[in-house]
Amino acid sequence: MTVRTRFAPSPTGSLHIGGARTAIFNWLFAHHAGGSFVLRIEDTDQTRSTQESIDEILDAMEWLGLNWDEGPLRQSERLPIYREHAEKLLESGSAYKCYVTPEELQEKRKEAQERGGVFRYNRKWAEENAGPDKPYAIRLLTPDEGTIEVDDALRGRVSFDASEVDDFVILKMDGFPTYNFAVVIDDATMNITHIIRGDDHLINTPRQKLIYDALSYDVPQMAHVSMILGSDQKRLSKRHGATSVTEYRAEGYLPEAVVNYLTRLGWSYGNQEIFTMDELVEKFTLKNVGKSAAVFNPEKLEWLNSWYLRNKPPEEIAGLLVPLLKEKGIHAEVDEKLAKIVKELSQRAKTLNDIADSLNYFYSDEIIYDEKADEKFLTHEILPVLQDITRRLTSLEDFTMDSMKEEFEKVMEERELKLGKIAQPVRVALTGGTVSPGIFEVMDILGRDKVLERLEEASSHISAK
RNA sequence: GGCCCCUUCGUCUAGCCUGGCCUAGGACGUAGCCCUCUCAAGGCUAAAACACGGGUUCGAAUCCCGUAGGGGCUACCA
Repeated sequence: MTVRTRFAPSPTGSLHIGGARTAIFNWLFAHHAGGSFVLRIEDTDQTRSTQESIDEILDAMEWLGLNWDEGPLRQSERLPIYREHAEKLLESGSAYKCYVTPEELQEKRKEAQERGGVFRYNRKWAEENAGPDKPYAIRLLTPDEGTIEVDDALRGRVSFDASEVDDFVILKMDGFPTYNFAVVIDDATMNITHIIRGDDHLINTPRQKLIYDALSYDVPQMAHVSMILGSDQKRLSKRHGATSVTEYRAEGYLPEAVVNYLTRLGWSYGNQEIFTMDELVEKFTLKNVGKSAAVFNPEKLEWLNSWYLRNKPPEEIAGLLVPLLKEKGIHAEVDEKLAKIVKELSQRAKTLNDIADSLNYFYSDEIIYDEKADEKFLTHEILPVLQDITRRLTSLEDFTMDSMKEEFEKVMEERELKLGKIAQPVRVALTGGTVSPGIFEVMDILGRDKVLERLEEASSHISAK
């Protein structure tokens, strides 16, 4: 039997970090086994599902590299299938029509709570409101006693008391299936073999098991992965910061970093931290997935992102950067210059945005001196040194890093100055600030004309002080 | 409240199944030092954990039982 996994988000928002990890696990598991990965949209909640959410989720999946082999299937387009199965259960006596309205149930639930008791649906109410044209929901007839056992790949056998499960609705009055019903029908008819999903669904499995049994379908292998928590150990939510894949993309994270981080959150492979997608596919097994909840740690994601930035070919990063720069009004293209810039700046950045934010001086015609830097380094004391350097560079035949270095060394020797003394003022003159790649690299990228122009500008700026 | 799940450094985790190799390993973060033209990167070092209490055993992070804490669910939401 070939492995088939699925990811089944409900389109009520963007792709959440937790959902993304579930998707990644399912994707990896399927690919590891040479099986297929199915995408299904659970849009049976008519009031909360939106097309925008669907688009955003699909977009985020593609960005992460999680391609699907089938789908996206939509539950809202499969209504007849659910109805058909519900009818079948009605015929076999495993389910029955219930005429109690949601409002009445709400009422009874409230009463029970006020009395301090536990609300439990009573089968006898089912027929009470019956009438020829009355709308009805369909409920599953569930056992009153015994235990319902579920085998989980991560947690072993989990058993529930049948008395905890009352006759629940499988088909709503509006003709839509409830979550538990739709999930089972879909997973069964799509021949899903392994269900990897969040811990929050563990409690649903006894209900689902009952449906599988009533329909004589095999129960897939379940694996309930723990949730991702925020720094306060509470379920990760907006107040913990960015929680959607889309936000991380906008902040300049690389998909490989996000995938790597999310996979390592709850899964491990010895002491290894960095994995390529191929390695992940090769090494991912459920056996190495942990059982306890994991706190989302933005610093570690940031570190991983910076690692990928440092190790990815500069040309590729340059390609990702161009659109970002365009938004900032910098019209760069993927050329030798940008590749050189990226090579230097990616060593010092945490995100793509960091790079985009710190290369202005390579493209602008005018540089603005940082006030403090100006005050500290562009001094009358250094003026002769700057002029000396300008003179030497002007007469330099080939403007290479080596030859520039030679000239700097001569100045250092003659004036008995350390490189630091000279490099900082030059850096301020060329970039406007005190932080940049190595000074020779900067000069090399800027090119002869700009370097000389800016050095002269700095000199006259000092003289005018 | 009831039911279910979980519990190793601040965080992600290795080790747990198949007790001794654990003086509990790695990574992020933090601190210090080195390197150094700034900032990074890199190198070295440090502080930092078996939730608690009972068993079982020659021996327990590892097995058993309790307790505590955390999380989840408790819908005609998914």
